[in-house]
Amino acid sequence: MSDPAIRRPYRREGEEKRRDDLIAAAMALVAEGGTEAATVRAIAARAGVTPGLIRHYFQSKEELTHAAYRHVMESMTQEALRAIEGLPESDPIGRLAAFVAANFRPPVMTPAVVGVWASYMHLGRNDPVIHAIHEATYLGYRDRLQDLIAALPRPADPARDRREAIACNALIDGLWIEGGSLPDSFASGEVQRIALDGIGAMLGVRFPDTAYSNTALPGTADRKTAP
Amino acid sequence: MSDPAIRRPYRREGEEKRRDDLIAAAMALVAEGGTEAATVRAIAARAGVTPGLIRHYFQSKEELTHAAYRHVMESMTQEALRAIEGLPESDPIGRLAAFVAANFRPPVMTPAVVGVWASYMHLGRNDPVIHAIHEATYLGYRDRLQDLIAALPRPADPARDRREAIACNALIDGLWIEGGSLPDSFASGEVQRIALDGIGAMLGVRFPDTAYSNTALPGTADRKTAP
DNA sequence: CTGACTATTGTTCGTTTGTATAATTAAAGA
DNA sequence: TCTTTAATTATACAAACGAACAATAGTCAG
Repeated sequence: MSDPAIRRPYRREGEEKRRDDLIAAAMALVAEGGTEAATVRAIAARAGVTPGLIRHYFQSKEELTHAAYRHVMESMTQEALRAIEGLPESDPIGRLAAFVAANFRPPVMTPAVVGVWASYMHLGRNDPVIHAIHEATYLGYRDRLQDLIAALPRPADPARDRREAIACNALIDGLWIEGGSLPDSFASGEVQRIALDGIGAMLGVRFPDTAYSNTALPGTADRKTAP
Repeated sequence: MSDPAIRRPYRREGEEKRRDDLIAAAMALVAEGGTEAATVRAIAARAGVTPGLIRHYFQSKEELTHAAYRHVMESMTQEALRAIEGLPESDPIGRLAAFVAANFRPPVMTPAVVGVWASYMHLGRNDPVIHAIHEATYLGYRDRLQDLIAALPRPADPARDRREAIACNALIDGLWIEGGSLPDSFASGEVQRIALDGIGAMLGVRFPDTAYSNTALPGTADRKTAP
C-alpha cells in the first residue's frame, strides 16, 4: 500500500502521555460510536499513532478498554466528591444538595459520558473486570449518598436510610441518563431542579433556593483535573 | 467440512413461526452476550436453522435486529398497560400503583430484558431506526404515566404534572435497571416497595397496603400473550 | 402420483477484526 | 560522534463477520 522507502515520521513521547492519549482516544470513540467503533485501528488513528503501538503500551485491546472505562467512572465519582469539598458538616442539607447537583451539569452529565456508560453497561454482564468496576463505582457512590442522608437532622433509622439512598440513587441515575441522552428535551437547569425537588420530597427536606443554582457552589474548587 | 452427500434434514415451518423463532433467538443471544454475540451464525444455530435462512426472511441482519428490539420494547409497554386494564377510573391511586408495580416483577424486570435494553441503548445514538423505537417507547410510557398522575384527586397543574412524570419515570427507570442488573442485591418485593414509597412521597399520595402486593392485582388479566 | 414451488441448506467471497513480529529510527548516554 | 536502547512503524496472519448465491429437498396443488 505504502512505499517502503517513505516511512512515517514520528516523535517519541513519554509513556504517561501516550497512555493518556490512547485512553482519551478510546473514550472519544466509544462515546461517539459505541464499543464496536473503538477498534485498534480507529483508536490509533485518533491518537495519531499506528495500530501496532497500542500493544506496546497495553498487553491487549481489552486492557486498554478496561483502563478507559475505569477512568470515566472514577472521574464521575471524583467530580461529585469535589462538589462537597470544603462545605461545612454543619450544613448537611447544603452538602447533600451540592452532591446531587454535581451530577446534572458538565462534565458529568454530557452525551459523551452517558454514551460511554451505556456502551459498557451491557458488557459488564460477561466481562468480570467491567462488572467489578461497575459494581465498585455504583456501590461506592450509593454509600456516599447514604452517608449524606444519614447526616440529615432527623431521627436515626439506618434501614430507612438504605431504602432512601437506593431511591435517590435511582432517581439520579434515571434523570442523568435522560438528561444526557436527550439534552434538547430539557431546559437549562430543568433536570437539576426536578432531581432536587424529587429528592427533597422523598427525604422530607426543603433545599434552599441557592441549591438550585446551575453552577458549582462558591467555595468549591472549579479547576480542571490537573493544575 | 461436511460430506456433500449427507444433507441436513429439515422441516418446513410457517413464515410466522420461523420469523418468531429467529427474533426470539436474536433476543436471547443479545440478552446473554450483548449485540456482538448475536451474529447471523449464532442466531441461526440458536433457532435451529442455517445462516442462509436468515436472509430469506430478513433483508439484512439489521432488519432482524430492529424487529427484535421493537418486540422487546413493545411488550414492556403492553405489560404495563395490561396491569391497569379493567381497573376503574374512579380509583386513580390504585391505577397508578398498578401501573408502577408492573415494572418490578417478571416479565418486565428480568436480567434478560434489562440486558437487551442496555445493549441497544448505546446503539440508538448512531442507528436512527433504533433511536426512533427508543424515543417512541420512552415518550409513550412517560405520557401514560403523566395521564395517570394528572388523574389524581388534586388541583390541576400541567407543568407540575410534567415535571413529576419525568421524575417518576426516572425513578422507575433507575430502579428497574438496578433491580434487573443486580437481582441478588435486593429482597423480594423490595424494589417495588421503594418505588411506590418514592413515588408516593414525590406526588404527595399514600398508596394502600394492597398496592405493595408482589403479584398482579385481582381483576387484572394474568394470562400469557396468546390465548 | 407427479410436478412445480419455495423454504432451506451448503459454500464461497471480500472485509474487518485483534494479534504477532520484524524492520526502522528518534532520542539519550558515553 | 558513536553506540545503545526502546519507542514506533510497517507488514503479515488467522479468525470471524455479513452477505451472496447456487444446489437441494420438503411440501402442496392438481
